[in-house]
Amino acid sequence: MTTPPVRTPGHTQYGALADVLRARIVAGEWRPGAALPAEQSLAAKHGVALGTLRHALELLSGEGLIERSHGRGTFVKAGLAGAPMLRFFRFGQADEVPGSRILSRQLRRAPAGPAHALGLAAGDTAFQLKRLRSFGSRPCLVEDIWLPLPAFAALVEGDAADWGDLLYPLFAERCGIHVHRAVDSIGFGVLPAAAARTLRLDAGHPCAVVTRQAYDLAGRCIEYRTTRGDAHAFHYTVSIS
Amino acid sequence: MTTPPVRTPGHTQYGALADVLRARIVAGEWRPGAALPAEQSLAAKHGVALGTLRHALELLSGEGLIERSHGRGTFVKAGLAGAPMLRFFRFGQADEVPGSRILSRQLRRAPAGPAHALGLAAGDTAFQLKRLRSFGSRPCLVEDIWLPLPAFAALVEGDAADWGDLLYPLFAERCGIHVHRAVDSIGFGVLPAAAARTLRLDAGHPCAVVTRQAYDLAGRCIEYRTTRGDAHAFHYTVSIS
DNA sequence: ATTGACGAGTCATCTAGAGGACCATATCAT
DNA sequence: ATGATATGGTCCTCTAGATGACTCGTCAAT
Repeated sequence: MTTPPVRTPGHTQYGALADVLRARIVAGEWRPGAALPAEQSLAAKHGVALGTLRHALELLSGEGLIERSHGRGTFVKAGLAGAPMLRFFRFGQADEVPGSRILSRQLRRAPAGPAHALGLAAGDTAFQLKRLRSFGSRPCLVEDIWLPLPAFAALVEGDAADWGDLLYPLFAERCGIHVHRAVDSIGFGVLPAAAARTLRLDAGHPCAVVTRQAYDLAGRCIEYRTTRGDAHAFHYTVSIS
Repeated sequence: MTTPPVRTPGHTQYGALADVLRARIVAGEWRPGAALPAEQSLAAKHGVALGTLRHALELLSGEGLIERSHGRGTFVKAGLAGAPMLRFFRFGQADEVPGSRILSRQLRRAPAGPAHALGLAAGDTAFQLKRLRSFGSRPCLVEDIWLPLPAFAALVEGDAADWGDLLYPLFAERCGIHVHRAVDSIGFGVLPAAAARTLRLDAGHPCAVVTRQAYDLAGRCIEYRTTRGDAHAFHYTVSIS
């Protein structure tokens, strides 16, 4: 596996090495959470100095693909775990995870938005979830979630009562799908009648609309989600420099 | 200036070196936009190897304090220039800078919000600007801006007609104040009557409220700004991983 | 059962140096 | 004037190695 040292203007050795390693990670050669071989070993295998290999790993670490831990090793980053949707809303409760209830679950033709995002052809069938998130008895957010098939087939049947309050760990366990990155698009609108009833607000009440597209390690979009909540509970902070 | 190599657990040489350089930058030893001495020179002056110095500079670069440019040098980062407020609103025009008109300018006792942010005592006088931003003849955003004195005294008198459409370059030129970082806090509300008239909307119309606190290199808050615009024009995208 | 010392494996820091790539400017020939 | 070529200064890449710091499991002593 020893590569001779190549020097081409504009292309660096550590960049090329990072490309190789990234491809192996994305291909699943090391599972999310698993450890990569030691620096020394990798450097020797690729015939580069330690510093060059470290430079490549720092690149991947900056991309959020791996995590390095002093004294322990280098690990492929595990998927997103938490409930990052609460980054956008303040319902009084600080760090709690809201309860989750599945309102409906069905296979349907995906409308244009989700179909396009998920890379489906027009008219293809996808898996739709409607979900309510509440703090105690107080309903807070309604979610409209579209998932592609057959990747999520394991969730179509069976009891949804034991799914727990977080979806992403469920995706990892049941479907082997790890959410690595998500893009949230924020806007304001008004509540449709059905959502308003669920949230115990008036139809036409102003709401914040968060449209999320989630991606796996390979960059495939594996979730299209629209979340709505009372606009007055919306709050978000951005730092720019 | 040669420092002997110190090795203390938990404290690294490049970290300490970065602290020293950061302090010199914040103290204004090199002006924003100015070049730092060459790597070789800095490394020699501090008695460390080139790699150690580079590590320190990369730290500062990651903090956004300096910018490195291959073949040219290392520069103290110039302040924020553009109109980052349009990151939050879509009024049709893509990359244009909206026109700016100063609606009012006065010295007043700062209310609690701005006073606290700017580090003023209760009842202290500050400089208040009201400003309208428009695309052509279409008013889009109203801004309520609070600036501390005496730093911004140069803007209190004189004609405001030649200020141009961007405030931050003005701050740099007239007051020598460079905006290095800003934190925007986004919320939802309804338009007060005065703002509604200015924007030619109804009082009570839903609006997005962006509260900005801007900071200089030393971390002092030097602006407290509240911007309001039609909620339907609000749009923002966040990427998480 | 708890504690502490040890050691193996890992990533992190630091050194010293050679050479390449990139940028701006000055110089020179056309 | 214009364009090509040198030149000096800068950051960037890469090497090879030594040493330190951190984590965790093992094993002996309490």
